Amino acid sequence: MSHIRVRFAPSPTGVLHIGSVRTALFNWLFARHNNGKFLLRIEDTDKLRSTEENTKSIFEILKWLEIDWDEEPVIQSNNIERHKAVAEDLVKQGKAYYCYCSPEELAAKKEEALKAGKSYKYDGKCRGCSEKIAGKNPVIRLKADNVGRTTVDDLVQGEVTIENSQMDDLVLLRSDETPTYMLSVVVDDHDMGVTHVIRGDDHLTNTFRQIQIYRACNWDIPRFGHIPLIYGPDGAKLSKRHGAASAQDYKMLGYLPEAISNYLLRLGWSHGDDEVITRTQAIEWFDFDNVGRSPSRFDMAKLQNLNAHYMRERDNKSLLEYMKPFLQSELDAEQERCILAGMDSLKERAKTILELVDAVQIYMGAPGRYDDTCLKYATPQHLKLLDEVIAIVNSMKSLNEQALCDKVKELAKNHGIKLVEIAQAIRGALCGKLISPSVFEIIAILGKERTLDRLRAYIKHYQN
RNA sequence: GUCUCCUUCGUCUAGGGGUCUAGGACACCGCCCUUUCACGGCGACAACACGGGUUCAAAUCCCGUAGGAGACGCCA
Repeated sequence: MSHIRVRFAPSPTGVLHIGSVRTALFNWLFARHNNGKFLLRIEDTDKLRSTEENTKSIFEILKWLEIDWDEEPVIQSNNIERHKAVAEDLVKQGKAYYCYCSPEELAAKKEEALKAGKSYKYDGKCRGCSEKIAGKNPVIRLKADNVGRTTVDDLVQGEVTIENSQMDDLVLLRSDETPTYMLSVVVDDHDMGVTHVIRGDDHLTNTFRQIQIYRACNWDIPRFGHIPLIYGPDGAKLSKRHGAASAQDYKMLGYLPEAISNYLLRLGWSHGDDEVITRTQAIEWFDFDNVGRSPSRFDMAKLQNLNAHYMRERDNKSLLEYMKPFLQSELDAEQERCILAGMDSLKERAKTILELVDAVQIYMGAPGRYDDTCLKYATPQHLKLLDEVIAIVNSMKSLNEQALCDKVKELAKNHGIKLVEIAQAIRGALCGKLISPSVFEIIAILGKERTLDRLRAYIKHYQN
């Protein structure tokens, strides 16, 4: 058993961004690959924006993606007292201090620095305050070590070094005695025994601040891995504006979880020329050597292609179950039978579940309206041909797809026209549009009665 | 502004000094298959950001330049 422990630590202030999902996936794969533990921590210390629903939806979406976690999820807000105690202990040890500077005072200093074209840093005015003054509400700041330099050997980025003079005395505990994010993360990661902190690139510079806290506490510093962010097709941060940014969005758009994981995995990670990768392979192959350092753009077309692949790979029954929540009404037994019978050819025409739902309508009932394109195949000649098709269908004892096809081909030959002329007219009648699987397959599935009804309705509609 | 990171086809990427006239996938275009649309098959187009080094040899190593991103909160 390996001692590796990683964690995914979302804050429930919204739904899970697709970038966070990838972070979760990489953590999970790393844990599973190394036989380590994948832990979950809900960072709900921002009480104003955190909600119960968001927490629930995070659990749900992870389960949906089959990213399972070990041990009970840690709820960060339960640890606030502990965080506070750590901060106060650091003051006692002289590694942190009470700061009585007011926010207004600080803002003024900052503005001044900015005006002078300098970068702002807290000036350490209160560094000497180790006593609490009654009636005042100070913050606790860390006495940052600002000599020398700090190097992090990042799992993804390699060695990253900064001058410690860049560091300023960050706030550990707010004036209302709640811990800041920096403090909470470090304490919780330490308490949870996290050995590898794998998170988004945006935390890379925070890492140096956090290392200062680890050092002040005399705790082991974990390894860090910062994976690049995901951008939209235009290179800007991926957001709702690009159509969809959260895992929920993609779920609702009809993407399969296995397609999303596969896509996300390949975004920023590679294994030679492999594109379609199973979970088992992913666990076997995943490592940080092959995680890219550059940010990548989200490409919907590629996701779609992968989704189409996984849809074709799913068996028809599971696909049917999967699409049920997307349907506007419950299916009766006959509709189910038809869809299942036609699924093989329907699913290879759809890239998403939403498209499949649309394609499946031909088995839900007669067309409610005819697409304008049908007009081309609704001339008096076409309608006459359909009369003959009706005769053919009527004459057959059982509607066998191949036999039907042969007979209609013969009909076309007798009239000296191409099959497409008749097939498209039939398609228009049966489906209300000119795109569908083989019309003979559809007839065979629908059966005589419904086929004749639809053919007659079409003729009647266009006779006027 | 300061600090940090990034830069191979439109996109995701392979590539770790010679096997690179730079490989794959998606997208796009063309052809074949074909009752439509897809699937499938075949093919075409298409990239090492720029400038200097190092070396017999550089997409690969070093240094600059340009462009992009992130961080600089009593948010997480």
